Amino acid sequence: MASLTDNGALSPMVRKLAAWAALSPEDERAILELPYTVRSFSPGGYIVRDGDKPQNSCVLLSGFAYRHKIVGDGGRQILSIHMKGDLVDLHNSLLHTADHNVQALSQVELACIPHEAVKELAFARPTVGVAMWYDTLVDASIHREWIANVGRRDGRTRTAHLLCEFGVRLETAGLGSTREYDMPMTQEQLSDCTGLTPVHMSRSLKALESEGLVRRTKRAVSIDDWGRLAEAGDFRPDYLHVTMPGIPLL
Amino acid sequence: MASLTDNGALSPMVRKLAAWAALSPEDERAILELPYTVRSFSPGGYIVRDGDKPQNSCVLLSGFAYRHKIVGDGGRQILSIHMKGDLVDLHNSLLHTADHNVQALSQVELACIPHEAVKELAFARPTVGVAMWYDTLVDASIHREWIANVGRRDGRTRTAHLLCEFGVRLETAGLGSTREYDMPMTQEQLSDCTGLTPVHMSRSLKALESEGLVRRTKRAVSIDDWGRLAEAGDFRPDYLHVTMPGIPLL
DNA sequence: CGACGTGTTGAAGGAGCTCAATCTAAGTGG
DNA sequence: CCACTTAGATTGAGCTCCTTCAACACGTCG
Repeated sequence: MASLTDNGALSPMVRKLAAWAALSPEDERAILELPYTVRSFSPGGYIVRDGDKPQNSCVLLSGFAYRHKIVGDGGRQILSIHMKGDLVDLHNSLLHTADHNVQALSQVELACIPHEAVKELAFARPTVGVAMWYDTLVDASIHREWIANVGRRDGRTRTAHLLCEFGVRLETAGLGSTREYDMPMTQEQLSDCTGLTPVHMSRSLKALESEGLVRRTKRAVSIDDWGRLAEAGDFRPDYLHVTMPGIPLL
Repeated sequence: MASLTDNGALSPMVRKLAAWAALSPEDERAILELPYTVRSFSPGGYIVRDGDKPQNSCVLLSGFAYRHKIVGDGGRQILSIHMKGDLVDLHNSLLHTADHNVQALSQVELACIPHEAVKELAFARPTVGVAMWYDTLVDASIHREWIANVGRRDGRTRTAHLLCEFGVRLETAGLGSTREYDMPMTQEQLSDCTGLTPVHMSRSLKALESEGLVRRTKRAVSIDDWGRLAEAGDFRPDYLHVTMPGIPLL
């Protein structure tokens, strides 16, 4: 009986993929036996730069990272936030040349796997392949929700939505709960997630706080009444495609 | 020597996937031999509804379709536009339950393939599988550009960007050129792509027209100076991951 | 012909931006 | 331990891009 608590460095990847498909013990072992090298980054360090041609797919082992694009007038748009277990760079490495940047948000540990090895595993073990494919589809689903968030919700709602998403994702990653979590992001970074200015992000957060929807202490967020925050953020978690018993569906 | 001009209904799918990976004649034949049923939709018809559990993956054979979400206050955000050859519904069908709507923009012909058959083919023929995976990654890449577009560009720039994207994609699909194309969308739909109001979309288009960047006659668009429009739209086509000799890289 | 969908135009209001000052907390060096 | 620096957060005031509301124009189709 292979144990899930195998202390291979890639176990966060196993945990993540196991959420998408029923992996056999052999599947899990095959993932853990992938060749990899570990790299670490300090906050702000570039993991991938727009235009790079990366040879590796990366799995986030610890810490947080974000993807972003810089537009013509110098503005930055954050495209997604990544945490432990996320396959950060399947996209870029399979697409040959990166069309956006990936940067460390906190201190980050990364396992880099040659993308040929990822491809081989995907096709040698269809269950693993389906799980990886599924993972990329969930990523795209989150992208779609973000398009709707920045396109059609006002500042306060966008902000609340983002806080809800973080709660659910951190809980599924085992890094917090929908009641309380730590998120090491500045308000400038939050504003770049939502297409707002830092000034307006500050005001939106204060508004949510003064309504009693969130409490903040440093970078920690407490949510006393999930239902009210979800309502304020027009948040329904279905687009995350997680089904955890602990997560209130509104 | 299998011919590419095989008149199987699924040839638009072959054409599309062949752009992403070097398919062998056997690969192409295997795609064309997928089981399918053809369905057609009138403009406005729902192909998939939020919450559905579709059993099929769909390929667009002719016409245009769009994905969209409705947010809490009733606003609509269009997430992507699809044209001949696009694998419209891999996402929804593999994710079990749809998190957005897919609707016909014009008269549409669709080939519906049981998603089990798609999955089997993907793993029986890794080259085809890689092409399909690649296709979903390009889809996600377009989503990321849209996040940046609605999040960090002003109305005029967003609009120009969208017109550029249509030009390139229609040209690669063989439905027009970057000099001139038809796009059967109302200004209300265009505004829902960009997170603007119909009124402001009208003004943005007029502005681009009065600057001589586009000419419009009904739903047809002419672009005399691609470089200037691309500049105005902050458009660089790399995120589309197409490499066609005909497309100016700015 | 009237009705309807679509696009255009004007005027007024507002959500969010810009600019700039102030405040706080956490270093850092002496 | 304190002065100094710096990154981040907050607040205010004025401005602008975009929205809202409403009227009107145009073409199509019953």
